[in-house]
Amino acid sequence: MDVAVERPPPVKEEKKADGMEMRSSPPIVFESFPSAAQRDSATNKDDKLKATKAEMGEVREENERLKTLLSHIVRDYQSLQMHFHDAVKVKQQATAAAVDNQLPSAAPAEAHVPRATAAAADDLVSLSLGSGGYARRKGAAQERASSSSSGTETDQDDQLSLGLSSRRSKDGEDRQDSRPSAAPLLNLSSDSSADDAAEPRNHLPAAACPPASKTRKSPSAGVDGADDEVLQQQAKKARVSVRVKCDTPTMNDGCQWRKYGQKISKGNPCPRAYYRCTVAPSCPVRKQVQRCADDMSILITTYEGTHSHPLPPAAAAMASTTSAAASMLLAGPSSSSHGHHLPFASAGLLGPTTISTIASCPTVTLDLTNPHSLMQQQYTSPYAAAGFESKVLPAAWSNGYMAPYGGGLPYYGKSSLPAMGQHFGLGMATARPDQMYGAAHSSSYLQRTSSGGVHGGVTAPAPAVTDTIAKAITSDPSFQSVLAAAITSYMGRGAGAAAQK
DNA sequence: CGGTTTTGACCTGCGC
DNA sequence: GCGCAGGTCAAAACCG
Repeated sequence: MDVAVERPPPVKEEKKADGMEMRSSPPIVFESFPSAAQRDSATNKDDKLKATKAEMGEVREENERLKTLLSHIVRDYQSLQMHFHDAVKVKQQATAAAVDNQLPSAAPAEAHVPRATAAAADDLVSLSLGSGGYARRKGAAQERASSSSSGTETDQDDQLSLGLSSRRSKDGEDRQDSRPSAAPLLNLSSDSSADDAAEPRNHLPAAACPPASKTRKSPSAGVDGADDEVLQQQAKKARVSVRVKCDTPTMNDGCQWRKYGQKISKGNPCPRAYYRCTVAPSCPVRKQVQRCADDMSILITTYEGTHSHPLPPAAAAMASTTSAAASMLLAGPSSSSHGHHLPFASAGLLGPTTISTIASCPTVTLDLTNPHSLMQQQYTSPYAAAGFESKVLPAAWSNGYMAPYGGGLPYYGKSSLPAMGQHFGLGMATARPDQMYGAAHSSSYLQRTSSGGVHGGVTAPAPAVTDTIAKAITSDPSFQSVLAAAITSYMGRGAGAAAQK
């Protein structure tokens, strides 16, 4: 992710963090005033009061800034939601007319589309870390037959289990309804060639093609086994490629990875590294990491597969992103079997960040490299300054830094990340974000922060929290990535929840 | 010593 | 059928 500092340099932040910790526990008694205690107590109190007030003012300012940011996000979302509903209405009318006029001709179209959407559905389940995807697939026919009548119910199921829904693609109307997370944000174009033209800069040369050896793993599979095999293959096909400006060898996404191969790919002097998730031995998730040939500072990370285990909160953010991105991807093909180029910019959140997909080999590319992203403008820091362990920061994010805002803005903290925990089976479904705090990490960072008033409070945001957020964001590049990830997820899920109403 | 990384070999799909 | 390229395997090397 690009870096454009608009906020105080992060170098100072580290020191500030400690002060902030104290700032958060009113009434504030600063240890840095020992000598003042010896003077006239009234003057001392005045000084302390002034200092405290000044600091409170700063913190309030910070708080206001963040609130403004959030309100912008919500406004954007609402606006997009309205656009989406308009689009849905238009589409529904068009579909109704088409069905009335050309019922027979609709069959071939359906025969064509569901193939993509069936795979897409599995892809979605896969990327959303659900466990019932294959079973669903097997019952896909019945489901399709019944989904129109029980659409609302299944929608709810989707929301509960996945938070992303695009698996019912029986007809145009369903398709529209079933991709709420994507539609508000996307302008769909069915021109795959245009997509291709837009992509090469972004894509790994081979990212769009599923690995050949996927099917050789279970050669002795029977009919059902073969079915599962195909499904697995389909599920694995869905990929989320993330482009991030990053000086480090790999992007820290909170997961544990083991490198199992490296290959020089054609057209890129930089070798592509292959990683396997090692959080669980059986986890099929893999990722490919490669530097962009055009810009070595850009790291392209392609995720593929489904985590078969609970994820650490830090990883949940990225998983949330891939889920959201996958929902974009998978929602697209439901309305067209061609590729899409999905400008994400309309969200107003990630600036020109784009999602690009090719329906035949669904791959989403999240381009988080553009410096004009809102978040990047607001919270950025030089990557070189990221000298400390960054894992804790996404964890902090995932563990409810946004919780204080959850009351006024329900999508934050409540909808996105804790919900991820729900999906991942982390047992966090009922846990408030603040409750998740201490459990995840013993990081001193978190401890400091939690001691600063967040821990007990889902109520009003302690001033220290906003500052902590700001510091966290400005201090760590990977956190910026995760921030973008969470926003992406938030937008996707928010739209999904809204369309579900 | 166990886990991770490196690296050459092998497998598979695809285009010609 | 052949060559190429991408993806994976697995033994050796490396590391803490």
